[in-house]
Amino acid sequence: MALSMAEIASCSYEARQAGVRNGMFFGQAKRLCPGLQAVPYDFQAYKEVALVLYETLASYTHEIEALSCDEALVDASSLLAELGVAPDELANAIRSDVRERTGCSASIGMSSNILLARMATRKAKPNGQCCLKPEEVDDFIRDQPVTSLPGVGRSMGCKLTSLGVRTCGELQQMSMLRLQKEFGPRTGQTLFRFCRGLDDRPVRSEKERKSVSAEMNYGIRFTQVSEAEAFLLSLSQEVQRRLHAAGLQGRRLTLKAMVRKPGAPVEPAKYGGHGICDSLARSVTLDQPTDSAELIGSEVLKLFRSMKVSAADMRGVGLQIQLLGPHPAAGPGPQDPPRPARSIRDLLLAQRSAHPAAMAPPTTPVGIPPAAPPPSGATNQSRCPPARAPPPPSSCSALSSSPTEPVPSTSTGEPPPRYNGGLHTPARTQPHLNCSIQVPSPSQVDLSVLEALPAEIRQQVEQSWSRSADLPNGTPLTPPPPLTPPPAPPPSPPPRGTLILQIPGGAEPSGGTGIVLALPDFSQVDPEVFAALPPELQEELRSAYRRKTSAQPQSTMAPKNALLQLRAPGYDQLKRRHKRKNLSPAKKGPSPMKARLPGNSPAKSSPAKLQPLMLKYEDTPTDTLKRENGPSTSSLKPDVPQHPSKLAPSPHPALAGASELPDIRTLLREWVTTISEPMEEDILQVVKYCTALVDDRDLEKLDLVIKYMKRLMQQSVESVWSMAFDFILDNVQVVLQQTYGSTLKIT
DNA sequence: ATCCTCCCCTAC
DNA sequence: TAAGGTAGGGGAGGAT
Repeated sequence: MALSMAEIASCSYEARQAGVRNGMFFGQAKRLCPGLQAVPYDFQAYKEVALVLYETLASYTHEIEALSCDEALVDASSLLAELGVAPDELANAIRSDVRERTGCSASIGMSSNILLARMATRKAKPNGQCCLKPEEVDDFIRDQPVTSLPGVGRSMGCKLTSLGVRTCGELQQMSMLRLQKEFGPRTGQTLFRFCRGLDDRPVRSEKERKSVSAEMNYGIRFTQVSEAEAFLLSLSQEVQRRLHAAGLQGRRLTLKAMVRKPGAPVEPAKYGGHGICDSLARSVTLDQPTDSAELIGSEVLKLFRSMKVSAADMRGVGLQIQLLGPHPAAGPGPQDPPRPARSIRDLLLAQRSAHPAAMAPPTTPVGIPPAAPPPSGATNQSRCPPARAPPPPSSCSALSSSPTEPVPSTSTGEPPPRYNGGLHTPARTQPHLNCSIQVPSPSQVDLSVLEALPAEIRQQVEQSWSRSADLPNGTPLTPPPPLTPPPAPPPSPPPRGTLILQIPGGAEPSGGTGIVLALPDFSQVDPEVFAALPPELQEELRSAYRRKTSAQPQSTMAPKNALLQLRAPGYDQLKRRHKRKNLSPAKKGPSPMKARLPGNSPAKSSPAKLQPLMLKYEDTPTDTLKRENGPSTSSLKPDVPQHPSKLAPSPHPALAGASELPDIRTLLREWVTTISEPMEEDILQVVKYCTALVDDRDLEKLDLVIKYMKRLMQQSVESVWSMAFDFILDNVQVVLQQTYGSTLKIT
């Protein structure tokens, strides 16, 4: 009888085998899979995993584009070149890293471009990796359903079907002209290219958000206009809050409303749902950018009145602000440096605690529908009718571009003949490798969303959570059959590539049984959470990258980092030894660093003991005075900076002559991999270098260097390297603490 | 010829 | 077979 209409946000692979699908109603799914179990949400856990996932990725490179809380794109081109490893080796390393740090498995798809990398991810799931090579593309893509192409959803899928096209191979048979005529110039061209595996979109680590909005299309029932208006005003406040949080202002305001379609039942089948609606929108462009709830509110009311919709028939409303710009006060001025965006880190730290009375959200108890007897009508928007009208015989609509263009064959790693009609042309000369990573959690992001919901709805949501289920796993795409992991040819030339990494199922060890996750009845919360992530993530990444200043004070006190506690012994030992200057006999050969470092003062010929500094602090002209001992004589002490360079324009810190990250990494790699036991002298040089980075305020680089070292050293068979790392980190943290009052969080 | 609105579609 | 919510991209058609 009344089957649960809770939706399944994400289900386990076991449940999928039974025919359960994401988005399915729980009641229906339960019939397919009697053992189906619902798992409650754990947003906090999702957040944590997402943060760790991104931190892990960021320890490799910053060429990351966050797609969502559990999925990211990585342009691994330079990273691979730098590391000199094969794509699969990198993927393996990242996956095990993620697994170790989050307990979640991740899948990675790699190929020459974003499109292919993402398609490869599907093959990689669950818990696998797949590198799609240029020569495999043609055969691979030919049989892919067109719906596997990004941008081809229900509507386009229907239309293509009506055109007799089901697979990419079939789509390849259509001419550019025809496609553009059917779908528009831009979309037509994209389809033309995608079905051949062509894609030249770059991985964009810094994307600016273009709009801020808030809407509610569930539980909206007004009996009077005043209620509707009051709701719009509270929505305005919510938008203001979001604008503030992001440090933005906008000039364009759009009001969107979902209104019950004339013939549709007053109460849809789904309790509180919006049912079949027409959607309307109205917008205005203001003279000045704003983030004021009052101003927004008054404009919204004008728009609302101009729409002339019956309050009683409203089923959903949304407010969107566009044409964004930074909040003036947040300018470069010294006064108010509030950074524009809220970072994930902030979110994570703040957790729910930080959100005091976020807003009086749509306060007005927007009439939550009383227990309404569900009529029957299925609710649905006017969506794609079964089959689109067959395409009108082609007459030509004048579409600009693309006269004739040789139909390129499918993609190879290289930019195939580029279609000219195309607009952009990124022109990439180098091979690329993109990665995409996904974590299982449904969302993690922002619980604050919950707080923004009307109390009543929130309550119901929470209630339903406790009784329904939800999931750990992730997301959106449902993977095709778990294929076998492609062989990983080691030394293959790093092809252009895109890597997609995804962490599937259960973040929790719960593993076992086929578990499914179902969404609670009032699932609206989840989506928001989901959606909230991308931008936030990006903001987080951006800020995290730039100013790693972050170190949170608390982290210092509460080392959640097990490592900190475990390392004590070795660390002290090393330290002690160090003090005595009595290092164990380094049975080391010439240190790589030294060897390749010219600048090194030959002085250090001292054989046994102090090795020449492999790492030298490089001074720039300006501050030569400051460090009189130039190339140094190995000064033992970490040389804690006098105060953070106040004045002197600091030079670029260098380690044994190297200052660029790739060089630093190479240097460190050689050091750790070619020597069995580090020399004190060298360790100190590294500390010195890191200290210099602190002075130079280049915390981003410091973070990367530290994380790189961590991987290198803790991975070494020789435990002394691990101790060396602890020693270095400890010293750096001290300096950071002194300089910034907080430490770097190394996970 | 653009630009701007008002949608629609998709993704996550 | 439906529905959550946020955001970006594109298209059709009118306005400039």
